[in-house]
Amino acid sequence: MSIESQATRDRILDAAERLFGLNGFPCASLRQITDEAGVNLAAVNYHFGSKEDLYKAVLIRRIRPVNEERLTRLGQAEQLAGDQPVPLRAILDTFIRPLLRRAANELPGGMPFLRLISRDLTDPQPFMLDEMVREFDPLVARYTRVLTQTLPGIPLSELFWRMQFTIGGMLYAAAHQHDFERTSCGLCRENDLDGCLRRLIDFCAAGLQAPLTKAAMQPAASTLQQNALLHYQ
Amino acid sequence: MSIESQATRDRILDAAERLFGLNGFPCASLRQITDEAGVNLAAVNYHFGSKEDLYKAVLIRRIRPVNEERLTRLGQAEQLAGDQPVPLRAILDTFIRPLLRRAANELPGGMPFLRLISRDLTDPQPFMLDEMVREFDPLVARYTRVLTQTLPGIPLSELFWRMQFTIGGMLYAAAHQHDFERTSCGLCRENDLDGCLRRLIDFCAAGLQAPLTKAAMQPAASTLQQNALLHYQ
DNA sequence: GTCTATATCATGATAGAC
DNA sequence: GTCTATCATGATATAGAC
Repeated sequence: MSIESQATRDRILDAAERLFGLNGFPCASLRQITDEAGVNLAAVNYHFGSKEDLYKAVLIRRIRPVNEERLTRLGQAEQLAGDQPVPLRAILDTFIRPLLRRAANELPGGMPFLRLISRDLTDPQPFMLDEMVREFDPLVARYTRVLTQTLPGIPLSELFWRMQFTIGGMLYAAAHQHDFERTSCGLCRENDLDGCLRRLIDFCAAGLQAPLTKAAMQPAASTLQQNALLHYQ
Repeated sequence: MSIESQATRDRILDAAERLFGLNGFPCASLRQITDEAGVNLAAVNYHFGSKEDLYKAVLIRRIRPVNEERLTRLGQAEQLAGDQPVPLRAILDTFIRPLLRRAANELPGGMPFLRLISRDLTDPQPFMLDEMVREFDPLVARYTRVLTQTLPGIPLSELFWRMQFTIGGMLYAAAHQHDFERTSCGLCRENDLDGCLRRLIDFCAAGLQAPLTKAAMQPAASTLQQNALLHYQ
């Protein structure tokens, strides 16, 4: 592959990352993308084959390094902990920090990538599902193991739910924190990614190790329809 | 408006709710919607004016009752608490339960509505932003007041962040719990909405009242680039 | 109010010259 | 490899008959 060819590919990938993140896969047209990249419309099909394959290439280019960094950091944390369980906040740090570093522009990606990955995880494009499972499978296995060691009192199924809350909170807050100054009526001025990381770890660490309520261990009949306020008094 | 006319409107709204939730606003075509509703393609423009106005009507029809129920329940909780602050778990219950009741088909809406609202809150359609702010403004004011009374030790700006994590976790988990049996490799079999509500309240209550770390009160310089694992030992 | 038919437009993909 | 030109498709919206 020639140097010019690679440069064209990269310009397309960058523009696609921004526009897929901004407008979503269906609304970002190849014309927008090639215009912004300064290349011809036909270049996408020449270099990537189709719009869907371009989307895959955009996502994989960023996700793979993020997940590799997560596993590296997790390995370091395990080494540092020795025979002890890895501290919960350290585990969360290895999981969240690699993503937010990209969003903070320490590494390539930035907010466009964060918006894009947040979008695809909360609302996946069907043709990406298998690829995403492939990318995330090793993570699930490793984090499950280390979390059960750190939180032996929490059943595995509860841990899974709580990790979903963690992921949801992380994606939602990180991708939308730019709007927080507006939506909080000026309350959140210090809305940098450092602050986001620290607050996420505070919040999720507490949530992950929260004591189980009685209902958690012995599920009761449906309570959704009754007014349960008295229960909390 | 005649009875037949109202029936046509409702059939369109129901089909649109399902297909907007399933495929998203841009990918759900008016042809799909009118076919599923069993009405003519032109009926949408006759009754609603445009695709965007149909989308607004679909969302408002469900959101308004949810938010009204939230405020009613919150009022009941305040009355029950008397002079005392409302218990945190009761506050969370009034906020989350009205949404999950719809998802559980106790009231009209069901999972299509939950997928739709989750979609639009995490990835808003630009033309809906103003409408959504109008619908949620009263909620923000009321919940802010009652939360500061219950958690006087947590600064308002921190509370705002933590409510964002709560909302993100709630939307992500509630909208995707149907996939959890698959994504957890069969671990999460009891994935009903009752369980979701209970687990969310466990997790978010702990996160909302988590003690503030030192960094929270006195923000430090950027730590995103340093390896912070030692910090957690 | 409801339908058919159609106007108008934007999209993804491709063929073929250079 | 890169361009222009074009095709086939599917979209929203509307005009006008009944």
